[in-house]
This record gives sequence, C-alpha cells and structure tokens, in this order.
Amino acid sequence: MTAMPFDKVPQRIDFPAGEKATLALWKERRVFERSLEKNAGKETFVFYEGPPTANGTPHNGHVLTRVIKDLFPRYKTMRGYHVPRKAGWDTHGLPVEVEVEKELGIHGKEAIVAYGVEAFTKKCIESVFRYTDAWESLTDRIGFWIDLDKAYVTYHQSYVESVWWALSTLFEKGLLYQGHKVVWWWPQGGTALSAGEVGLGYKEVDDPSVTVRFPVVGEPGAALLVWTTTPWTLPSNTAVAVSPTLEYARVAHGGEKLIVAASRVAALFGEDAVVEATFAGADLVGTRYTAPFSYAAPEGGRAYEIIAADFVGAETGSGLVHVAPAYGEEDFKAAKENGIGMLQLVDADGRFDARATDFAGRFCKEADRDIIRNLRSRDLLFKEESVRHNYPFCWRADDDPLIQFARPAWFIRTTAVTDRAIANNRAIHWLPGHIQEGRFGDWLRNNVDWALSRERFWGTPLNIWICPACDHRVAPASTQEIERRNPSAFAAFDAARAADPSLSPHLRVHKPWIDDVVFPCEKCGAGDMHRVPEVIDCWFDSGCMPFAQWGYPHQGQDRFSEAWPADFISEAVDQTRGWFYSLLMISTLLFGEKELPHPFKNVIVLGHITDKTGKKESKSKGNYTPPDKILDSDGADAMRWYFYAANPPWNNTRYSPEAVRQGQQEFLVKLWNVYGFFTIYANIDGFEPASSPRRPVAERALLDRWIRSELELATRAVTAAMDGYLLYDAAQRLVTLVDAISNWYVRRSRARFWSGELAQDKWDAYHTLYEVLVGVTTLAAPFVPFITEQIFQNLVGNNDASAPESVHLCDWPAVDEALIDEALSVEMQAVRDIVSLGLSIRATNKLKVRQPLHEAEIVLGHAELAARVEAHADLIADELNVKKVSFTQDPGDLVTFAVKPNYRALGPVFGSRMPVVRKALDESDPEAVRLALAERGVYALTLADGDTAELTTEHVQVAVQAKEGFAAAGAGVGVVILDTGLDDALIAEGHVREVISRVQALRKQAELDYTARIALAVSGDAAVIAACEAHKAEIARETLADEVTLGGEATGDHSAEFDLDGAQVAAAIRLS
RNA sequence: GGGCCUGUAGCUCAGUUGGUUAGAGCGCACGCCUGAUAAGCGUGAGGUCGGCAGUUCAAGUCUGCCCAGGCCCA
Repeated sequence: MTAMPFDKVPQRIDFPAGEKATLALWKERRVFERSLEKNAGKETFVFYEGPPTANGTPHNGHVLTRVIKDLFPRYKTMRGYHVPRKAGWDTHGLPVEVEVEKELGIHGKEAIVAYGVEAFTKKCIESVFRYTDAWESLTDRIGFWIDLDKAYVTYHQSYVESVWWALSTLFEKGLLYQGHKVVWWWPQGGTALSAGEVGLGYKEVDDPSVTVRFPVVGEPGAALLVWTTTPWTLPSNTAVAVSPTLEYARVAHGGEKLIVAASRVAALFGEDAVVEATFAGADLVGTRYTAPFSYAAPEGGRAYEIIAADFVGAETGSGLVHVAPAYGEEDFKAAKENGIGMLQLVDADGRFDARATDFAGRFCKEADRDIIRNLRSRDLLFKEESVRHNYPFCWRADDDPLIQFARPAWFIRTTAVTDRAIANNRAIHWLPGHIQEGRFGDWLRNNVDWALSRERFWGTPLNIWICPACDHRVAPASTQEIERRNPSAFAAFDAARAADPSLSPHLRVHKPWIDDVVFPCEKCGAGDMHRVPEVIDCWFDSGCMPFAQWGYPHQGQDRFSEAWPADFISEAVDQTRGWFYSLLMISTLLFGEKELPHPFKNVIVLGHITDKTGKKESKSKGNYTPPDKILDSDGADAMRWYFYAANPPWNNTRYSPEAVRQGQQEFLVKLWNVYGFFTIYANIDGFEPASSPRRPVAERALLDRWIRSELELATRAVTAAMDGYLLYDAAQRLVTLVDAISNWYVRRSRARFWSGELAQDKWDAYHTLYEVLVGVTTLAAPFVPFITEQIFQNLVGNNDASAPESVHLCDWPAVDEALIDEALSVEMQAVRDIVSLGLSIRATNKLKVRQPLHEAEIVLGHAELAARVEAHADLIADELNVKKVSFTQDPGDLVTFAVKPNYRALGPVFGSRMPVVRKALDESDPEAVRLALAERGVYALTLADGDTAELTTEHVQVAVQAKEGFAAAGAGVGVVILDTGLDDALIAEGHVREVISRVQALRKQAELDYTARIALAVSGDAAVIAACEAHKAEIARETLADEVTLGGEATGDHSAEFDLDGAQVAAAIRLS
C-alpha cells in the first residue's frame, strides 16, 4: 500500500482548535506580511480603516465591520493588488472624557477644572487604550488582517499637526469663522451636553404656557397675540415668527384688534368671536411691534418685526411664535436667515444679568412667575395656562433643567462647497445605492456650516491664536511654525517632561500645556498671542485620516499620494453623518479641484446587529452573546460566514448563536465533509494529484465535466460579484456550488470511488473532485480564511512543494472558459428534477429505492431538451434504481398537456390585447399546439377578433402533467412514469441489495477498516438465500468478502438478524 | 414632528427592467440512504407578500395614504 498522500481528516471538526493552529501557522510563516510583500510594486488597492475607539470592549457590530473590511483586501490581494492595511485608533472626544469622569466620580467642567486639567488629560490618555488588548486579540482571532503595529493614533503629535494643517488651510481660505451655536446647556454645571446625554434626561413636567400682547407699531389698539412656553426668554425677544402658509385673522375684542392664526380664533376667543379680516401669514411679514421688555438693544441685525418660519404651526398656541435667538436653536436659525439680531439677558450660569433690572440675579426658570406677573400688571398678558410636556434635565443632576443657550463657537464654512460636495457624492459608488440620494444626499442638500469647536478638554486643540491687543489672528499649521515665532514656546512642557519622563510627548500639543504656548503678535508687536480655549469636534480628526495617518503634509507626502483616494471603505449606517460626511467634506474643502470622487470611491454601509427579535444589542439589556463566547464555541469562520451569508450586509442582522451554527452547518460542515470523504478514498487508493494518471477534463465522464463546468461558472459569478462589492451574492453562489459538489457530484460518484479496480474512470473522479475542492477552497479563502487554510495545507501543501505556503498567497482562480458548458448545466438540472420526480413517485407508492424496478418512462416538455437529457439515462437509471430509462413524446393516456403562456415574452408583443390572446390560448387544443411547435416551431393562434398570432416556443410552453391514478409525477420539467410491476427476478435483486446493505452496516458496526476482507455467512429465509445464491459474486464484491457461505447457520465474530418484508435472515462476518 | 430603511411560510431571509402559478435554509411531518454514518438525502404541509386605495392587459415589484419596527435628525 502506498504511503498516504493526505493527512487523515477527523470526522468531526473542532473549529476553534483548527483556527488556533491556523493562526500559529500564519504567524510562523509570516503569511500576512508575505501577502503584502508578494504584490509590492504592483497596483495598489487602497483601503482606509475607519478608526474605532478602544475605550470600550468590542461587540458583535464591530466584528461585522471588521470582517467586511477584511474580506475585500484579502480578495484584492489574491487578485494581485498590493493592499496595505494601516490600522487606526480614534482617541479624542466626549465619550473618553465621560468615561474618565465616571471613573473619577466627578461630573461637569468645573469638577474637571477642580480636579486639574493636567491630571485629567493624563487619565484620558490612559483610558484610551484601556481595552486595546481586547481589541487586538479580537482582531487577531477573527482573522482581520491589519497592520496594528503601525496604527495611526489621533492624539499623536504628527496626527494633530496634520489636522492643524487642514484647519490652517481653511483659515487662510477664510472658511473658518467665529459665530454662535445654540446648545443644550446645563447652567449649574456650566457645560453643554451632547445629544445623547440630553436624551437621557427627559422628564414630563408642567410649564407655563402664556399668550402675550405685542402692540403693533403705528396701529393703536392693535396687537399680536404671541405664544411661548418659556416666559424667561421674553426679555430677550427680538422677533415674532408666523407661518407663511397659514391663514391669520384680525379679531375685534373689547375695543382691541388682536391678530392670531385663523384656526386658533375659536380656541382663544370662543365661538362668537368677531373676525374683521383674514390674510395670509406672508402678508404679516415685516410688521413691526413693540417688544414687551426693553432692557437692552439687540445686536447684530434688525429687531422687533414679524418673520416667516416653517416651524410655526397652529395646533397649539396662537400661530405667532416668540423668537429669542439666544435661547432656541430654531429661533437662532430663523433669526439668522432673516437678518434679525440677538439679545442675551441670561448668562451662562442661568441668571439674568444686571441689565435686566427687574430680574437681575434671578435664575431664569424661577423668574417665570415674576415675568408673568410683570406682564399682567402692564396688561400685556392675554392668557396664562399650563402645559405638560417632556423637557430635558441634566442626567447627572436631575433637578437641574437644561436650557438652550447660544454659545460662541467656531464654524467651518462648508456651505461654500456644498455644490462640489454634492457632485463628489454623486461620483461615489454607494452600497446600498439609496444612501447616495437618500440619507446622505439629503444631508448634503441641507448642509449647514460645521460647528467645529467644543468647550472641552480632551481633543485636538483649535490652532487659532489671537492677539489681545489688536485682535490679529493666526492659525499655525505645526509646532515648528509656532517655534519659529517663539523658540521657547514649548519650554514649559519640555520642563514638565524633564521632571516626569513618563509624560507622553504627544501631550505637547494638548491641553493644558498648549494653552500656555504664546508667541508675539507679528502685527502690533504689543503683546503675546494666546490660543483660543476650545478643542475641536473629534469627527474632524477622523475625517482627516486620509492624510493625517501619514502626518501629511509635514511628512509622508509620497505615501499620501499613493494611498489617496481610497478604493474601499466600510462602516455602519450611523456613520453617514459621522465619518462618511467628515471624510467627504474635509476632502472637498481641501482638495476640491481634484478629480472626483474622493477620498473614497466605494463604500459599503452596514446595518446594525440586533438580537433575534430585532432589538438593538445593548449592554444594559444584556440581550446579546459577546463575540468571545461564539469564537470559543463555534469559531471565527462560523461568525464570519454568518455575517457574509445571512443577508446583504446593509440590512440589520438578527444575530444569535443558533443562527451562526445554522450557517456553519450549511456551508462549513458540508465543505468539511466532502473534503473528509475525498481524503478517505484518496488515501485508500493512493491518489496523488501530481502523478496519478490524469486525463484532460474533456475526456472525462459527463458528471466530471459537469462539476468542472459548475466550478468555472461559480468562479465567474463570484468574481463578478466581488468586483461589484456584492459579497452576499458571492456567498450565496459558493453555497450553491458546495451543495452541487456534495449533494450531486459526490453522491452520484460514490460508486466510482469504491469500485474495486483502479480504472482510469476512477482516477478521473479523483482528479475532478480534487480540482473542484481546491477550486472552491481558493474561492472561499477570503471569506473563511481558517478552514480553507486547513484544507489547502492538506490537499495542496502536502503534495506540491512548489505551491504557495498558504492559500492566502495563492492567485485568485482564473475562469477556464473552455471548461464551461452551460447547456450541460441546464441538462443536469433537468436530470436532477427528473430524479426528484422519480423519488417522489417511489415515496407515494412506498417503493424503497433499494428495490429495483423495470422502467422509468420520461416525457419532457421541451422536445429538444429531451434529446440532450437522453445522454444522462444511465445516471437517472442508477439514481432511481430502474433497469431502463426511456424517453417518449407519445406517452398515450398517462399524461395531459396544458398550454402555458409566457407573459414576459407575450407582454411586449401584445400589450393591452393580452386578454384576447389569453382567451384564445385557453380555448386552444394543447395537443395541437404541442405538435405544431414540435414539428414546425410555430403555432398560428387565431384570436377572437380574427387576427392570427404567430407563436413560438418562446411565447408559450407546453407543460406535461401526469394524470391521476398512475405511478407518475410531473412538474415544470416534464413527467416521470414508473413501472411499478415486480417480478421474481426484481424481488430477488431487491433482497440482494438488502442483504448487502445489512452486511455493510455490520462492517461499520464492527469498525472494520474500509479495505478489510471478510468471510461472510448468510442464513434464513429460503427465497432470500436463493436470491443471494444467484448474485453471490456481486455480494462478495460489494462487501469485500473472500468467502460467502449461504444457508446453514450463520456464524462469525459479528452477526445480525433482520427482517426483510417478513422474511427472517441472519448474517455473520469475520475477518478473513 | 422630518428624512431614510425594513415589513414575504412558525423562524431567518432571497425575489433581476412590473409578466399572472412567490423561492431557499432551519424547524415540523413522513420517508429514504447507509463504505462521508453523532454524517448525507428525498417528499410534503405551511404564504390573501403589513393594511387600504390607485395606475396597468398584468402589481410582492410602481404611486398615494395608513399601521408596526429600526436608524439618523429635530
């Protein structure tokens, strides 16, 4: 016996163990590094890693993102591209600060200042990489190949300086300016809250709802009735908003003329109100009024007039809305659009300032009642009510109400490039496509200037220095530039670092040290310029990564130009207004003139991972299985495969361990079993891919040619899908291929593999299965890198010293067009359908497949197809266990025909005349149609209106159906009729097959080697023994028996008794 | 409140430019196979395609409204 060419394959695969061994192999052979070296100098496929924040543990959504990000670089590498993969970490921002605040048990800006900004910053830098180990081990474990050693880090000095360069460039272009932004503000804490934090603190409370008279200028007795639920903002009123489309009315009311929305008249005045006139809201615009308070004059625009605003409704209130731009986001926006000025009488601590004499020093919300009393005393109050509504409070101090508050802020004038950004977006390939003009397109069309600054601590400091004397401003792009202005600018930091060497050098460009950096004013020379206190939105950081990851332009210019723009990025849908936007907008601002699109060409927008009921996975609910658990029990390939094959990645994915296991069973286990099957027989026969007799595919059996054609078709389809980033389609195609191999090729070839002699046909089968296994393994390698590596190592690595040392160093398979035979695919599908029909007849007639039958008669709808399927008669006969397969177009009384219109083809021809055609077809004689089509290819259908329609096989199909009561079954492909008659010879053969089957079971039970020779004894029922006598040689051959004893008493080392339709039989075997 | 997405079999999901008779896997029922065997396979049941209108010769697919869930904004 030859040495075994292949390692023995365990019948049950331990996925996690195999994967760990594979990880070790990759490490030992430096496979990732070599996959990069292999294609160095070839065309680059540019991938950008959207940096995750490592201050929390990775969850299932991160696994999805990372396996998608891994798939295409692996694929493109096999296609021959050089695919550098630089990792990155997002390290700045509020989430980091919040995490540290929690850790320290403090909250709010004052608390941080009290704790010490220096110490706080150090805590932040520690916190950022708290979970790095967890991230790195997960990354490694799931097979995400990315260069973690050279990861970019957003707080690093070189990164910050790149961001500074970007801001400096924008500043020079005049695109960076100072203005106001309305934020949710916590007055007691002196800080703004993020949207997420605001969302945590909503409570249902009662607030005053007041309607106030605003006298119209120049019309004594006339007044606007203006509504608000925040009386404390009335002293800061600068305008009144109306809806341009609503109808308004002037109501005569006790000598007054009051203006309100027409639909609110009844609610405010009762049913018998006297409406003097009505007019459109648009007509009111520009009307001037006298404000209820006049403590100070508004600044920055006109004031005290009516403006139009879309947000005004008339469901409640009066249809005229009080506008205080300093204390409402909508107010602010409407005021700005209409050139209205602003007045801010309440300070950041929530108290009225000295100008508001009557209320000075009072906390805003507490002043509501006094303000209402004041208005009533001056006869300005029309109505006072109370409303119950949701209002946000501080989530950490839930008695403290939040207020909307205009804060000074820095903005990027993105509106200057909106059109270019839209054009850029249109050039990007989005998957799914609807994001382009939907969510993202809408966002861009409604683009507003980017509020860049944050009044926080841990972020990229805004690099604007201002001269306190002359207000001159500069935006240096690097520390070098700062040092040019003041060589000792960083002396304080350098001293601190000398004293404490553990201080990260990167903190040089962070608060609080950067706040001490000053340099002389180049303009007036009168004093030192100081940096503004703000840091910037961390989304700006991540949007700068295309150049900042290289420190561009201060360094890395070559690398930047090689790796820009990206061919491919992918993140979840919540990044639409995050990273996707910041990337596109920053690139448009900085590199606007470059060819579109940039900085990314293709983007897959991922859905979220939910639990199995569609609810978002959340730590607090505990409704998910953490990734580690599944990786330990089922493995990384199973998890990867689930994310690729469960559904298109942009849909939300309902995730559960059971679902992962199901996908594993469907694809991975099936592939593994086929591979195991192959190695068993290949080892028995000593098959060696390089030396065993090999014939060209064209000379092999039909079945071999078929599966090779299937492999090539699948290769073509998977390649096309992957080139189009349609990974779900690619995964589905792989499933179909593995199913075809396992469920048809192997099943139909089993006899060839266990046939006794080593004929060429057997070698053909080995070569074919080997080629197909290697092929599918290579195709699946980017998807499931572990199992494919294991299979590859055994099938190829153990047999071909010249082969690459890893499947991941292989080239992607090229399609061998010569092996494709699409007609054969169609035929084989017909064969499989026919077999299904045959098996269904056996099932309904309770005829075991082991019982041979005389004949199967087959009637196919397509006469032309029938001729081709006849070539597969042997295969059908074998699978259905019949002596003879015959094809006929004239099956007599057993079937009926029916004409099936093909509407898809008929539609374009007949359009609205379809009902006439349909009627004529219903009334036509199916037999005549069938004959005409079979003989002439055309059938002339006479329509009710006298016209004639020439129909071909394209227009109508003639379906064959089995008549009731026969052992026949029919479907789309045609009809199969089984001759169910049994004679003694057939029954005898059936007995023999039964006996063989029982003996094989016995061998199995006795755990004999596949090749062990035995002595067999069978006894019992006379008819069965007689049958065995007649087929003794066959029994001996099939069961590998050197000796067959029939009759008498069956003795041996292993024996069994069984019942064959009432006949008692015993069998015994021993090793011979 | 606005924008976008999703709603198809008990469950998870497919469904090409509209083509009339909607698919797969799992689960379930029944059975087959037994030299891949704690595997493999077949057959079957199961759906008024979220609802209501409309366009069309023809709607799961297009349009409008409504309902439920998700995401992002307000």
